[in-house]
Formats: sequence, structure tokens, C-alpha cells
Amino acid sequence: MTDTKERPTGGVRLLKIQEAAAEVGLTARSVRYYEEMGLMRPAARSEGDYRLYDESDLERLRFIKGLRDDAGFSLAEISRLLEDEEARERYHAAYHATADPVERIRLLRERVASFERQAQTLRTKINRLAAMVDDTEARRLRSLARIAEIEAASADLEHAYPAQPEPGVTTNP
Amino acid sequence: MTDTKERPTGGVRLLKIQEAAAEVGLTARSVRYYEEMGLMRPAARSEGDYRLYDESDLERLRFIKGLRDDAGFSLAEISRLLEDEEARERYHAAYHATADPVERIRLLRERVASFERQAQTLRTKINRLAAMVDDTEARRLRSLARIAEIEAASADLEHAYPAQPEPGVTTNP
DNA sequence: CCCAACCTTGCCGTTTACGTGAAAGTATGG
DNA sequence: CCATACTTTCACGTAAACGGCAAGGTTGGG
Repeated sequence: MTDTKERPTGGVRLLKIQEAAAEVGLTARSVRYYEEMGLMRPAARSEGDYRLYDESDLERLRFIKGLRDDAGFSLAEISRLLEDEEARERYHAAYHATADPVERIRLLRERVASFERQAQTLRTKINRLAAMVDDTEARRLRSLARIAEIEAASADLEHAYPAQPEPGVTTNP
Repeated sequence: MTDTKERPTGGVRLLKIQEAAAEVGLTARSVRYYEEMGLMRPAARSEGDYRLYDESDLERLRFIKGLRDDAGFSLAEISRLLEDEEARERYHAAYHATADPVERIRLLRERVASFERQAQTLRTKINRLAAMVDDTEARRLRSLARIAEIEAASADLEHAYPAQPEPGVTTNP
């Protein structure tokens, strides 16, 4: 009775746009906008044309949000990254359209390559960020070295200031 | 040394806005905009009010560009991150204004803390990206497992044809 | 001294990624 | 059956991050 959908949703509960948006931490407007931009489309529409989202839609939305918030990708870049994911959608259709193991494996390999490209794009970003961290770290160490210098020089002149000697400069790891 | 500038530029060559922008891979417009947004200001101005940039300005611009392009931070976020860096500017002024080692060390520790916050912000971002990579990796591995399954089934049932996919036939790869 | 090439501020235009109604249809507890 | 909340599409509004032009000033080589 509840199976008026085209995509195999497995009969699970479908969420309306606000429920779905709240679930993944977006606004309904954003979700509609992503659809408008071709980043996704809901699993189904209700009788009255309400957008209905399934779990895989939520995953996709979470992925988009992650790329946007965490990675800072633009929707255009995300779109490119998701083209690979869309190959996955096509794969789903094609996969179930064939029973030929050879064809299925070809599709799966395509999917694997898609994941590899995605991971590689993310790793490139990680590496650049890591380089910035290293840079910051180096500057931090230089400052620490300067502190040690001054403290050493200060220790020499300690007789001028009868202040309490500093505890060891042991920076704990 | 006779220094006609306010900030200690060390007498090195100062670049005009387009030279500076080209050097770090930005447009002059962006550089002006960053100044307008309070992210930075040139080391000096020429007689005719031309903006003049020194090496530390270039470093700062590179840092901004890095945060913008690589990390995908908004200028507002960058501004917050750079407030710490601005403490560094103040530190520079204050540092040279005092000869008191205790005060100098206090300023240096502030600087170190600033770098730590910067690094931490970046590491947080890295961790989130790493989580996404892990996710992608997991999905890739699942696809590889499916390939192995199909290949195994295909080898077993060489004389038959696969009617329906039977889960649980996880043969060791 | 002159002129091309750069710079200045000011201001308006544009793209991205939505926010915010408006007008009309849909779902649902009472 | 009705009120209320949510949904639809369409449309305009907006903040961020610049691009581009105008009108005028500055630089620097010839």
C-alpha cells in the first residue's frame, strides 16, 4: 500500500522535507536548493507532490553538508564530486538490470574507482591543511625557543631580580 | 638605520599592490577587500598614498589565501583566526617597547597559545575530513568485498547461472 | 616635461547560497 | 468539516566576496 515509489525504498518511513532537513541539520530551503542545483532529488513524491526522502537521501544530504561545512567545498565542486556518486545511482539501476557477473563486476569496479577519486580529493585537501598545521607548529616552536633563550639569559641575571626561579621549561608531549 | 616607515620593514623592497597580489596568487581587488574587511593593512603607504607591502604582508596574504582556498574558511572565520595573529602584531609593538624579560615571555606565551589555537582549529577540520575519507574508504572496501563475492560465486557455479544473490558466502580473499 | 601605466577611492554589478514572503494546495487532529 | 501546520512553486531580497568601471592622482622612463 505504501509502495507508490519508483526507487526501492524498502518500505521504510519516508520523511517530508522539514523532517529530513532537521534530521541532517539543514534547512528545507537548502535541501530544495540542492535539488534545484542538481545535487540530488528526493526518493519520491507524495500524492500531493510533497517531497519524500529515504535513508539514502539522508546519507547524501549528510555527505553534502560534510563537504560544504567540513571541507568548505562550493556546491559546484560538490557537484563534481557527486557526479561520481551519481554513477553509483546509475550503477544501482544497471546492476539490477543485469545478472551477468562480469558486467556486475565491471560496474562495481567503476564504483570503487569513484570512491578512490573522492578519497583522493579529500586527501589532497587534508595534505594542504596538514602543511598549514606544520607551518603553524614551526612558528610555535620558534616562539618556544625564544622563550627558552630569554629564560636562560634571565637566569644569568637572576641576582638583579630576586624573583622565584621558573620551573623547568619542560613542555610535556 | 634610517627608517622612514612606521613598521620595521628592514629596508627590503616594498611591493605595490599588483606586484604583491601576483606574488601570492591573488588579485589586487581581493587584497584591497581584505584590508577593507580588516584582515590586514599594508606595511606602508608611498608618498602618493600607494599601498606598499613587505615580506610579512606577503606571508599574511599567503596564509589568508591558504585558509580561504585550502581550508575553505570564510573571511569572517579567517578574521577570527587572525585576531590571534593580530595579537602577534601587537606583540611585535609591545615586545620592542619593553626590555623586561618577564613581560617579553608573557607576550611570547600569548603568541604560542595563539599558534596552538590556530593549529587546533586546523586539526579539527583535518579530523572531520579524515572521517569522510574513512567513510569513503569503508564503502570502497564493501564494493571490493562484493566483487570478491561475485567472483567466488562465479567460480563455484561455473556450470550454473546466478539466480539470486545469496549473502553470507564470505570466502576469504 | 610628458605620457603610459599604474594607483587611489567610490560605486555599482555579479555570483553563490541561500532567506523570506506570497498565494495556493495538502495533511491531520479534534 | 474545519483549523492549523506544513507543503508547493514563484519571486524577490540579501550577505559574502569579489569584478569592473569611472574620475582623478602618482610614478617613472624617455
